[in-house]
Amino acid sequence: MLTINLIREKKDFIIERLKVKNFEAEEIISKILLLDSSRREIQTKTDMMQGELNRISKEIGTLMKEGKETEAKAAKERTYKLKEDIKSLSDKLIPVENDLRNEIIQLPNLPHESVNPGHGADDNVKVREGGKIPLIPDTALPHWDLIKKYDIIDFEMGIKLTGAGFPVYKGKGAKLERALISFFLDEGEKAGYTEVLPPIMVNEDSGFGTGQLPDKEGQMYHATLDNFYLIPTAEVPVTNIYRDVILNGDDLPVKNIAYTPCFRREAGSWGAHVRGLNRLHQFDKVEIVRIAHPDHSYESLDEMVSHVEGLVKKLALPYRIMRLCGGDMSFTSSLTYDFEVWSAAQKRWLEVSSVSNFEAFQANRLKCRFKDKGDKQTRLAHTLNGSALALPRIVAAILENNQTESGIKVPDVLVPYTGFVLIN
RNA sequence: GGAGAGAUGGCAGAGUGGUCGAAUGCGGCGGUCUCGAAAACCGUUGUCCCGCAAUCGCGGGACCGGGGGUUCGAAUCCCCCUCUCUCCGCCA
Repeated sequence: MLTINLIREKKDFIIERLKVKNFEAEEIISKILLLDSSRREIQTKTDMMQGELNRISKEIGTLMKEGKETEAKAAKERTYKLKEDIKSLSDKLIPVENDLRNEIIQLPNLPHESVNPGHGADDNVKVREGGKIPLIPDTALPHWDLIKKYDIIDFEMGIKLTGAGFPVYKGKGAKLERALISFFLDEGEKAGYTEVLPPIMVNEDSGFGTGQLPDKEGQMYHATLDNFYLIPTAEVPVTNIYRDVILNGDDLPVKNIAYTPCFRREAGSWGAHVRGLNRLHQFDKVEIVRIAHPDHSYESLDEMVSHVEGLVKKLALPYRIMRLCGGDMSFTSSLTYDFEVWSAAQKRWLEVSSVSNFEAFQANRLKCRFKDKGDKQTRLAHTLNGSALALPRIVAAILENNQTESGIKVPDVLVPYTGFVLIN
């Protein structure tokens, strides 16, 4: 949510910037400014009347104490009309405030100045690439065949238990999954992130705080009886830890890492390239989250990108880093880098991480603020997060890229965690 | 699930209709003292909105779990909701 101050002060700038995200803001902004000025007008008037009423009430109190009942009664008479006026005016305030808020939350976050305009994945900019694309024979199998061959992930079993997109990991497959989670968490801890293990269901307030609600509720599983949502990412519970919190400027950046299962309904997004592990309703992910000082949040973003890059390097996966164009970026993001790894049998790049700076956009919804030492004023913090990493596509790439005649070679860094070197 | 108790500032904890945004203690911040520190003493100490100054600031309004109500006036009285604790039941 953009702040009303920014909208008041930089209307034209916002309209221009949002064009990068292919968003026409002019109409909404003029509505907002209209509602805002009427809100302030009503506010000022009611405040003045309320002040007057408060004064009279105090007066009545004093008069009563002094036993001047007639005068007290006269003063009471004066309050009746005033009370009525305050009531009718403040009744007008509520719908104006609601309308204002409903308009403001429709505005997406402003893209960072480095973001290119564009409409889709083709307009994303390659920032860096690394690793070597493995040469595998034409007889190499895609991961959905490999998992059957070695009996390590069972989609049919998942269908029996739940439905499509809820695979069962078995034997060395389960072990590999657990190894990756532990590896990612340990790497995060080494980099100074504090681990948290949050609830995987959240309430409505949390869904609103990070921007999933009200618009994207169709993407989350909803436990209607208790009105809880299954999290689509650990970003939601972990960032919401800092909802309604005023942090000490010295404590920034706050760095958390969390493993959680993630749940996505993926309504309407099933198509050609989503076989096997490419898209699931439930999957495992390790997420890094930061609350940063606004003056240093892009340094934080760079550090997070380096961290994720370190992970794919250690796993010896060929990767590339993309800076998303305006049209491909999320509603809430200012700047996003996507990590993609090469999946040798599918001959495709698979997105495995998305690292974003949301600047103050989420923080404004969350009321996540901080105060610098000596300052009287609180300021909105910046929030950031990134996958480090999402498991299924990493598993897909490892399986496909590392397949050999004798089995699938486990990346060296994972062997201490798996206890085996070969899936066969 | 049943019965009862409760929710107050960073924390602990007073306050049951009128200068209460809220006593007191702890903590935090600033100072005195000290070579320095501790102790002691003094001072200070929330958030949001509106208006004016447009930097320090000044004035007004709101906030004592959340929402409604009674009243000239509510932390205090009434209603609803949420959450917490204790006991019983159940249970990993």
